[in-house]
Amino acid sequence: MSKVNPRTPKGFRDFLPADMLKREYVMNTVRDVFQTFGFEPLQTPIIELQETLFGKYGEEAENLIYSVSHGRGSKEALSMRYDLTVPLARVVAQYESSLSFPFKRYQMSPVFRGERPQKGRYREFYQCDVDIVGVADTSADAEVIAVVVTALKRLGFPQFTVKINHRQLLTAIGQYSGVPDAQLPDLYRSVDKFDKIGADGVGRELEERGIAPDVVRRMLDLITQQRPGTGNLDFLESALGDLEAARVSIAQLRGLAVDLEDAGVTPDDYAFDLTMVRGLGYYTGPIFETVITEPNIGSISGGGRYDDLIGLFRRESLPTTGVSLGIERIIDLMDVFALYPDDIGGTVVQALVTVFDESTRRDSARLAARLREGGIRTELFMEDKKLGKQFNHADKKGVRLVAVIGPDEAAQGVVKLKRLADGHEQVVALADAVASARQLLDLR
RNA sequence: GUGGGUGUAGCUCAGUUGGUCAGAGCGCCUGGUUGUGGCCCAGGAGGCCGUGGGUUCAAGUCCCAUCACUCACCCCA
Repeated sequence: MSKVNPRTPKGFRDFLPADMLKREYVMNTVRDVFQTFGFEPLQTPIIELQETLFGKYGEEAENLIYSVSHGRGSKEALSMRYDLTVPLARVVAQYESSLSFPFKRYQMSPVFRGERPQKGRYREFYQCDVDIVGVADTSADAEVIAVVVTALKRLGFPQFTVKINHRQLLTAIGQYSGVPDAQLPDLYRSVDKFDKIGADGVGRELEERGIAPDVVRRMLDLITQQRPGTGNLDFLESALGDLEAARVSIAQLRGLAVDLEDAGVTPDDYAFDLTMVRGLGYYTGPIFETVITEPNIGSISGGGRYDDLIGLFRRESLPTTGVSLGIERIIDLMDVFALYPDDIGGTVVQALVTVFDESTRRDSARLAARLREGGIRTELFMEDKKLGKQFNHADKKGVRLVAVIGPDEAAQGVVKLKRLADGHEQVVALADAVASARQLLDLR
């Protein structure tokens, strides 16, 4: 039997303990914020019926959905989930009688896309979604935006902006400018690259796609306004207020601004940006995206209102809005901005209890039990090695406190505690071991 | 799907016009230190030079193919 080269499939990753501690810190912080806003946890299977997923994302995205099979074949065509939104729609339709509406849920789970991986993009990655099902009013949109803003602030992000736009407003602008309906998707796709290629680039690309130059210029004039507050809305209202779609969507965004203020989201945190477009086709109303501009790293959250999606699983749809945190990118940026607290080391272990020799092994084991009882995460050394090796093990792993019980200590009923950071040592009675250890570790 | 880049020790990499080119740093192991980590010193283990073919007296080095990894584009988180 030849040895197998150890590796993961392309685009799939392992997370070693030091990474997991960071990821769990971020996820726990975010989860706590979600619950603070009253969102409930939901878990759905990694595998869905193919029919559940197909026809929801568009033909191109469908090619990226993983199919699943097993040795005996399968009567059912199965796929791995592509996002968490479509499974949510399925759950809502399937369990509506046992859910309370408005239904507010969060889910943090891996999703799978068979794309070619590159920096910050993987085939398995976590999505972190909050959605509100059953509320058509913009107060729901404001709440999911407030969740994002709160989570990012709690994680310590110094500066970010939630860009807000409206799907129908964008359509109205396109139609007003004279873009043929059939080319509206092209319009979205090009405008979406505004940050990257600028107004000139967008204009050039649209003209290459066959849209008349004067149409392009009129459209760009409308979307490139950069007025603070609701200034962009005022401008658009006077420019195309007689269009029904424009009037309605502008009114909604004005309502959203008021709701945001009530939710504690200040105008510093967001901006109405007519150049922001979301890729997915199912959005129907306000759309949002959070960007960090200092290093121009792209978006770290995105979402919007998708009032029709649940209708694909149910006679009548339900108004729904939600947002997804780009947790993988956020985790990368935590390192860039050095936002992790100091006490996230490379290990969960706070104290290592050494074993001097066979004669003291039981004393060490009992000390370890005592420390654990006292709420200290404790490792009992497992091998027969010299003390120096045991200290080395603690140091390399990042354990901050080492306990020694040799024959002398055992005879006197004491333990020697050493803090590795500064080499400080103290000998305490076994009965005081927990209190002293906690003190040396700065635990309360 | 398109276009670049890179494959040499566990890791990061050096290796000149083809000819002592099998190397460095870090890590690992042993000892200096038989009751104490980091720092220092001495020693040691570890490599089919991605794989297959070709050119040559001679290939880590040149050529072809192939696989893997990686970056960017398309698209997206």
